[in-house]
Amino acid sequence: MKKKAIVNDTPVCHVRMQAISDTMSILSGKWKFHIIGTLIEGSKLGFMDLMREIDGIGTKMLSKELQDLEMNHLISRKVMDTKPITVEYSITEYGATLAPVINELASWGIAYRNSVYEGK
Amino acid sequence: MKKKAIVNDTPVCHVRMQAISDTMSILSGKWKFHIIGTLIEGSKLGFMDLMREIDGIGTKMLSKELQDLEMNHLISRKVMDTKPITVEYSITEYGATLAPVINELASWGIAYRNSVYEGK
DNA sequence: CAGGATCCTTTACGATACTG
DNA sequence: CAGTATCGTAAAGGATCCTG
Repeated sequence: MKKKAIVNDTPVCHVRMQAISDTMSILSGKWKFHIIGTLIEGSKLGFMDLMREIDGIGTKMLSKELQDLEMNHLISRKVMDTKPITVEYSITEYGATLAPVINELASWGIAYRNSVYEGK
Repeated sequence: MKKKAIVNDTPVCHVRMQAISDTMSILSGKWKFHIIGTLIEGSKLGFMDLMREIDGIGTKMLSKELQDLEMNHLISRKVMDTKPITVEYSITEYGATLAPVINELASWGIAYRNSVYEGK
C-alpha cells in the first residue's frame, strides 16, 4: 500500500498543477510581468510610455503581449480621439488581482539575491 | 554625489522587476513547477518515479530540468549505492521556500478557471 | 503616435536510440 | 535504473521597414 500524503498539503495536487500551468500560460513570455507590473503602478499609459518604461522591448513584442493580455481581460485598451490617435492602456480590476502573485515572485527573487550574496 | 530619485517614481520598482525576472528565469521552462511541486509533496523520488508523476515529460527534459534545479540548490540529488544505481531526488529547505509562490500561482489559476466558467 | 508585415536567429522542446 | 547523444521541429524573440 502506498504512503499517503500528510496533513498540511491539499490532496488536489493534479488540480493545483493544472492551475499553475494555466497561470503560467497566461503570463508566459519574456515581458508580461513587466507590462503588468508597470501598469499596476502606473495607471494609464500609452504605447510609447510603455516602450520607455520597459527597457529593451520592441514594438512587435509589446504589441503582441498587449493583445494577449487584453484578450485575457488583464488590461484594457482605450483609443482616444486625438489628432494623431493615442491609446491608453490600463490594468483591469481583474488584472490587479495578480498583485499578490507578483509580490510573491518579487520577494522570493529578492531573497534569492540576498542568499547568493551571502554565499552559501 | 549620487543623484537620488525623487518621490513619485519609486526606485524600488526596478529592483522588483529584476527580482521577478530572476525568479522566472530560475523557474523557466515547461516542467520546473511540476517537478518542484511533485517533490514538495513527495519527499524522495527516483528518476523513474518522477517520470511517472509528471505526465508527458521525456528523459531528456527531465534530466535537464533536474540539473538546472540542482544547480540553483532547489533540489538535491543523492546517488544510492544499490545494485543498479538508484538516485533520490528531494526538495531542499531552500527549495521549499517556493511554496508560497506556488500557492499564489495555483490559487490565482483556480480563481481564473472559476471566472471563466461563470462567463464574464 | 500606434502598430502591422517581413525576415531572420535562437532557444525550447520532443522522439528515438544508446550506455554503464 | 538513470541517464547521454543526436537529430529534427516549432515556437519565441529581435531588427528593420512601412503605414494611417
